[in-house]
Order: sequence, then C-alpha cells, then structure tokens
Amino acid sequence: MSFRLFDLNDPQRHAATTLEGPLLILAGAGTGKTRVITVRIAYMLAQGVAPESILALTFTNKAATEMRERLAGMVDKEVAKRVTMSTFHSLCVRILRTDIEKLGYKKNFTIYDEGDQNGLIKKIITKTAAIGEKLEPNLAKSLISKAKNNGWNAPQDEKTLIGSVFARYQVELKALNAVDFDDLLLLTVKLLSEHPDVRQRWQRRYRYLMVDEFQDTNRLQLEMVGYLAKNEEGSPPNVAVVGDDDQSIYGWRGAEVSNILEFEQHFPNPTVIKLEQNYRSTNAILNTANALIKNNPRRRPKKLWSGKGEGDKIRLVQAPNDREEAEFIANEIQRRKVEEVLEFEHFAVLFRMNAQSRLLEEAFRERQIPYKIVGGKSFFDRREVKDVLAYAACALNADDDVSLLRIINTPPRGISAAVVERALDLSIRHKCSLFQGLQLPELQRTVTPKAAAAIAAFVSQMDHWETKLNEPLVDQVALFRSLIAESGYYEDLRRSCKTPDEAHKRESGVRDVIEGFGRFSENSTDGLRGYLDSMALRQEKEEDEKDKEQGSGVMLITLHASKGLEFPHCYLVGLEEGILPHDRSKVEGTLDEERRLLYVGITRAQKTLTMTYCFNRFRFGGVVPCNPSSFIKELDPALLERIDLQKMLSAPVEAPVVKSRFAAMRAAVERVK
DNA sequence: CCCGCTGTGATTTTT
DNA sequence: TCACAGCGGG
Repeated sequence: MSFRLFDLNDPQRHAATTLEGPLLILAGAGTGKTRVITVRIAYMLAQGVAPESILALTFTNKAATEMRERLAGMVDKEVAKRVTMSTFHSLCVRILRTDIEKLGYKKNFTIYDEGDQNGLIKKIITKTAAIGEKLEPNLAKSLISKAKNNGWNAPQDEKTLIGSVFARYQVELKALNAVDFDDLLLLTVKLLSEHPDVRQRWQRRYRYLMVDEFQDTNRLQLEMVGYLAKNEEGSPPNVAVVGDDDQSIYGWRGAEVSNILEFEQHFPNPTVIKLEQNYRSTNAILNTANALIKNNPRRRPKKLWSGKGEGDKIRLVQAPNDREEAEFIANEIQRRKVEEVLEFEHFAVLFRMNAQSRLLEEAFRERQIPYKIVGGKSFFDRREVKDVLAYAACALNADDDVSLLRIINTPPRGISAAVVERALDLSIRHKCSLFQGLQLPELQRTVTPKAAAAIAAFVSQMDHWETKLNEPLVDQVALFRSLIAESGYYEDLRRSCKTPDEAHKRESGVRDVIEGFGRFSENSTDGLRGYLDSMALRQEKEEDEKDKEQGSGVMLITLHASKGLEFPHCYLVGLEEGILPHDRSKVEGTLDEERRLLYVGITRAQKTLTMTYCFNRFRFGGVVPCNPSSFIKELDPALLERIDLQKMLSAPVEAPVVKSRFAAMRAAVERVK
C-alpha cells in the first residue's frame, strides 16, 4: 500500500475513511475529488473489503480509466483490477447481456448510437406523418430521450404525431433487436425492478458503491444506484456520491440537479462532507467564482478558497467587435509566451458555442500559433468507420435493419432502391426484419431474376459470415478482415472518393477499425460483439496520429467540454448577453445553468483569467450590436481590472512598459542561449 | 449516381 | 453568412 491518508486534508480524509452508510461528498472545483475517490477505495481494500464488492460508476470512459490508473498506482495491481470501475452505460451492457432475454430481447442486441437513432426516427416520421404534417427529427429524438429518461413508457395508442412516432420507434427498435443509449439505462432499471432474482444477484455482488459526477445523473441513473446499493439486511446502503451542484451543466441532457440537492431524500441520514479547499487557482479567481455562483438560488452553499495567495486581478476586456477580440487574444498569447516564458499549452480559450472558435482559429493561423480544438467530428462518426462496423453488426445480427440498410448497396450489388423499399414495406406488414423480408417468396416473385439473384447472393453471404463467426474457437479478427476484404468495400472506397488522398485516408480508417478489434481481442474474450459494444460506448481510444505528432498548442474548447480540465492561463470570450447567458436559456428558464457554465469556465484557470466581450458581433449573417453579459455585474468589482481595447490601442504604450517589455524579451533571449 | 441548386436555420453533446 | 440537408436534373 503506497497511499498515505495523512496526505489528505481533514475533510478529504474524513470522506476517504467514511465507508458505511450513505455519504455525500460535495467536491468543489479543483478540490482533489479524484484523489479522494481513489484513496477511499484503497482504504477500503486496506480494511479488508473484497475488491469484487466495490463498484465505482462514472460518466465517461476517460474518468473510469483515470480512476483505474490512479488506483493501480496505489495498491497491488492484481487487486486493483478486480474492482469494478465502469461507466453507467458499460455496466448496463454487462447486466443486459446476461439477462435481457427476460425482457423479450435477444442477447445479441445491437447498441444504436445517435446516428443510427436519427436514421430510424427519420424513417419512422416519413412513414407515419400524414401529408402536411411535419416533425423535426431532432426534436422527436430529444423528446423521446427526455421521455425515456423520465421513466415514461411509449404510449400505447397516441393521437399526436410525436406520440405515435415514439410508440413506433420503440416497437421497431425491439423488432430490430436494438437498444439506444437511453434504453441501456431504462431496460436495466426495468430488469432490476421486475426481476427479483436479477436484482438480488447484483445487490449481493456490490457492497460498496461510489458515483462520480453525481450532479450529472438523471432519474434512471439515480434509480439504478438505488437498486444496486440496497442490501438485504435493510441497513443503510453503502453508497458514496461525489459531485458539485455548482457544476451541473448537463440539465438539457436530462441531468437532474435535484439528485444531489435532495440527496437526503433519496438516501436518508447521510454523512455530508464539503471539500472547499481548492488546489488549483488563486484566490482572486476563486472569489470571482464564489461571487458569481452565490446568485444561484438552488444550491448547497460552498465557498472555495486556496492557499495559493491572492494572485493577479481578473481582467475584463471590452473589444469593439469579435474580430478584434480574437486578434487581441492571439497577439497577447504570442507576446506572453515570450515575455513570461510560457508554452502555448499553458493557454486555453473557452467559449460558449463552437462557432466562436472560427475567428480565433483564423487569428492563430495567421500568426502561426499552434492550437488544438477539442470536439468536432469524431473517429467514430467517420463514414468508413460506420460502414465497416455496420458490416460487423449485420454479420452478427442480420435483423439489424439500420445497419443492413447502410451496407446493402455499399458497394452497389444490384439490389435497387425500389426493391429495398418494397422489402421494407413487406417486412413491416409481416412484422419481420428487412433481412427476412428480402427472403420472402412474395418479394422474390415481384422482382427481376437479376435482382432475385443479387438478393440470394447477398443473403447467402451474410448467412455464411454469421455461421463462421459463431463457430467456437474461431479467429474472429481474421474473419472480420476477410469479411471486409471480400465485401468489395475497399474497391468501393477507391471508386467513390474524389481524390486518391481521401481514399487512402478512408482505407486507413477501415484498417484502424480492424486493427482496433485485434487489439481489443488481445485482452478481452467478448469477441466482435464486445468490440462493437465498446465502439458504440466510445471505449476504444481514438487514435489520432496528428494529435500525438503535433503535440498540442493553445487549447480552444467549449465551456462544456472544459469541465474537469485546468489551464494556467484562461481566456473566456464572448461574455455577452445572448451568448453567455445564451438567448435560448431565457425562454427555457435555464439561466442558473448558464451561470454555472460561467462558473465552470472561471474555475478552470490556475493563475490568470481574462474575460472578454464585444460591442458588435457577426451573427446570423450580419453585424449585431451586443451588450455585456448580465453576469458581469455579479462579479466582485474589487477583483476586476477593466481594459478598454479601443483606448488601449489608440493610446501610445508608456515608456516604462516598453522598457520592461524589452527587458523581459532580452531576458528570454538570454535564457535560450 | 453525382452534382449543384435552393431553402432553412443557427447552443451545449459525458454515453 | 454559411453550412448542410433534401431534391431534381444531367
């Protein structure tokens, strides 16, 4: 055991050593939350708790991995491995793969990601909507998701379009033997609530639960924790949750802040511990954050402080427009890197909307400042990756219509759109899958002999791979490789790409997927199905070669994506009414969450924080005037240094400043020597 | 099947 | 303004 309890501060140690009963750890930003969680687990193990009986739930794979690695550094690696650390969704997959048959699904169900979900919903809307009726697929998707997360079941017979789309969507998913992300939670909760044998098995397995980022849990996740934490003796559940209500920024995704605000109602008589000592930022930064967040009515009062001293004032810069804002930041970062001897990696620019990054990118590119944008199109969403995964999904479960539709004519194999359409209609009438629909004599009779032959060839091909994949002790990686090779997909790629360069890139994407399966198989026995699961749950590492080579640079990142990260020097841009808080938050009544978003942004900064706003901004195709964010009024003016860019630019730089800058640069040159 | 035209709408995105 | 989806023509 190489962990030391006395390295923790008092509340941290109290949290790490309280093992019995409900425990609420209110961990403010930068208060050493992950450390407390891992030490707490190490402490449990030291106390003789069986590693198998510990469950730690996170939201992201990144968090689960980090926790695993930190624990492995503290205790015997073999013991650490036996602790379950998993995302909610991964645990659900594990539970469902064992017992989903009790709910009428087959064990080889497919997990639909948002793209698949979109495809299915679009299809259903066009089939269901009467002439003149319209429904935004995205709206439908979010309504369905909200409904599922609130534990509502699909309406049996619904008069409204959205109601019938919802009902039909659920029926079709089940027919396709597919589940979406929400179903993973919904069905797990259903299984646990309706099947006492299953419930007992999992309740007995885990005796100590921990939940990270508890403020982000939704209703189903809370329910799931409730079931898993319950013990037969009826004694208080050993459930420890860690979170910060002030950093709840995913309400629009179904997260319920009330889960953490009303924790005592869900788990009576908990020990409540506040972590308020921050190890990240200066007090100027923390007190700015404190001043802002205390304006939120529904929260657990907290006040962050740190031993890092007061630090620089927070700079509030007003720029005439968004272009000047971007150029100011780029110029300044370039200057500060030299004068203050910093790396580009020490800087981050945070914004509300992705669209705001464009001008910044331009400004950085002009000055050849390296930068890194997080987000954007993911490896998983690349066309060739989805295609190849769809092949695998079909080989394992040909009744998966969405995957089948994706590949049925990729490459073109002589099954025309009209034939597919007819097969689809038939499959609906016969209540069977598209794959089965293709094989109905009723269809065969109505198509040309050529098409019939093409269908037969395709069907026998898929059957062949299915049989092969199900043979015991078979080399699934090799099978997968030949499945793709023999499908003619590579040839199709070369043909369909405009440039050889693009074709090359896409081909290597395909190879990455296959190699990814190879690597997966080295330390898993879950086979191709397991690999598809891990891809759907984004467990596989995104191999971005460029990322590694480029190193990094200035981080350009949305406020949402910045949660959990920290940077020495932060720029928070676009602090304008309408952007932060965003216009839509007013109609949606989510101003509190916007405030939390700014709070999250402020608390990312370690040493210096600069906030900017403009008087004019290019939006919706025109220059629109804008006002400073109403949140600015809530900050402590004593900690703010206001800078007017226009004035600063027109005024000549004062001689002493020039002198000191010159000295700083000379010093920098000396250091390089 | 591919390209270009037109219309529309424009937060955030852990799984 | 600009991105992208959907559709009609070549």
